Amino acid sequence: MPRLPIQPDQHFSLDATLGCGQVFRWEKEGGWWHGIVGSERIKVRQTSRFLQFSGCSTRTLTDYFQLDLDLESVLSSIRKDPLVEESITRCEGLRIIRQPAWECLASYICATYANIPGIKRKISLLAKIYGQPFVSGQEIYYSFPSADALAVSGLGSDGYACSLGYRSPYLYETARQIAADKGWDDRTRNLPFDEARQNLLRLKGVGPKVADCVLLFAFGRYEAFPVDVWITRIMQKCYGRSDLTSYEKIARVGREYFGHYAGYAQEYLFCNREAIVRRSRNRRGE
DNA sequence: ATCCAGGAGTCAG
DNA sequence: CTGACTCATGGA
Repeated sequence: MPRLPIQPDQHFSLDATLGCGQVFRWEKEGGWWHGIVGSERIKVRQTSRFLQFSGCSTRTLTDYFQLDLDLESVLSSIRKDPLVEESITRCEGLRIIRQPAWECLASYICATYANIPGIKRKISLLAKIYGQPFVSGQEIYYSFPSADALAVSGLGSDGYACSLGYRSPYLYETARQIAADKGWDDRTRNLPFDEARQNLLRLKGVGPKVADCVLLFAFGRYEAFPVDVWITRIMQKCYGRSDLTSYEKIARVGREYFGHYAGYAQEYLFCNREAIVRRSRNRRGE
């Protein structure tokens, strides 16, 4: 089985990276992580200095986990206060994954106002119904459904499939848009940040949160600062910014405060959210 | 049972 | 611009 060395000066934690809720098609079983990315079924485990893996190329794995990114310099740029400091310590080695763009976009449309176990369930169901089956080892897996596949699916008409609820017509509509727009991926990648964001916001089911997640997790725009209920709580109660009420205000302050890699700061804070919020509750005696 | 979840669309002020 | 309401579903 191939293995990939992890440079001693570059922290990487497979558990932190796959377990923090940025991807939805990975499970850990007996020390090994199993995941489906696009139409590859990947198996990975981390030993002290190596990643042992099968199911994809070294290049794919390096790109997916962004192992060439100099994490230490990213972290030194966002180390602004004890709260991020602690989050960086507790989530040591967390890296932002480079997801396939369509898969990321569709996944986060499904993710709106749902919790992580529920999101995983929806996406697995979606793949099983509309994805391409493929064999790996003894088992059958399902690729993430292409935009083309969803564009000719029944998502728009036959009621609410895949228990996507009200997200179903949004996903269908956006799939049709993307299917009809060849090169969407590369074109968006090359746009300036605000323009790329504006373009994403025109898609059905894509608001500021989903747009920022796609910019961050698929297009490597690390200045994107996705704001969810947890980040709102953290900014308001832990950073003492109860004046920040709207999404755009929180996102702007996040970008100004943490800088170019604000998205990385967001991800570390999100990863450490339970500890942060629990402590702030205790201090308040709630 | 009840509340909430990595929200977005729509419409009213 | 902000606020209120609705949307469908499953997890805790």
